Amino acid sequence: MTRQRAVVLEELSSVNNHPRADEIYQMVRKRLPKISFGTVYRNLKTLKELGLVRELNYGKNFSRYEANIGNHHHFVCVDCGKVFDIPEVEGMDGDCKEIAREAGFNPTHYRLEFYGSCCKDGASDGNGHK
Amino acid sequence: MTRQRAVVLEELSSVNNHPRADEIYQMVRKRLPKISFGTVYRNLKTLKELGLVRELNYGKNFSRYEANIGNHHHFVCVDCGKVFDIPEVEGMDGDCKEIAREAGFNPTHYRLEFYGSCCKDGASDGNGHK
DNA sequence: TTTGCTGCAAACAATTTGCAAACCG
DNA sequence: CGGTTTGCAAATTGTTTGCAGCAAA
Repeated sequence: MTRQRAVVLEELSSVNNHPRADEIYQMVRKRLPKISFGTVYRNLKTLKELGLVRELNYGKNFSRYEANIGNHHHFVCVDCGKVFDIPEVEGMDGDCKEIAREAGFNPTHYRLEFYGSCCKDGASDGNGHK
Repeated sequence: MTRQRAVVLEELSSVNNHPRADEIYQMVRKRLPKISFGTVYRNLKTLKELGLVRELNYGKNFSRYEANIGNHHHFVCVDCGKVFDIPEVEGMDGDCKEIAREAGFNPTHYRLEFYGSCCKDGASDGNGHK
């Protein structure tokens, strides 16, 4: 765990959104001005393999990252692209995996993602998730 | 609906896997040898907007495509990258969306994806999903 | 004729990689 | 020292785009 790697993890852990690699790079650069893009990418990959960071992908040509703190789902705004956490419901894990098992698969994990708008009136509940 | 667009859709509809753009390009080229990559991408995008094709993305730096035939889930093999369909369970749609609504979101749709291995012994059910 | 679509090639954006120097144990 | 990681820049990959010619309404 080098200084660079630690700072990448610290910065990613300190935010509650789901930044892209270049946003992480900008955050980390405030503390380590000489860090390079390659190092950020390499460390995100390493941290991912260590299970400390999760990579998210939603059809765009870039990934988002989050520091992995337990199971939860995501709501993706199809208008602004923002990603929000949704707490995992008790028993969901087993229920979902059962669906896969019935189809003959034995999953190690699953992802549940919701799509909709958090921006437009009528498309959202207006709870102000902006 | 041009000839090229029709062939892209036909070829994609004719397979039960989830090919990448370059694989679709190869398939289409057997029937339209002069078609270009750009045209394939443009038509995939158009067909997607028409709701006839769905784009899938699983953390890799490329997309997979499927001809959209009703709701279903996916099982992604973390070893070989293959994607398999899993039929949607009755009532799952409402149950899942309810989770999001309780968190204050109003989703239009959702995605349920499973991850595991279809290749390795012990990690799979051995049903031969290769 | 007007509008949209094609093939081609160049452009792009996100990510990965090769390498020599720096670092760590 | 020996192996790992870094910064840098160049390379790679998947995808998009500009443009002139074509096709179809």
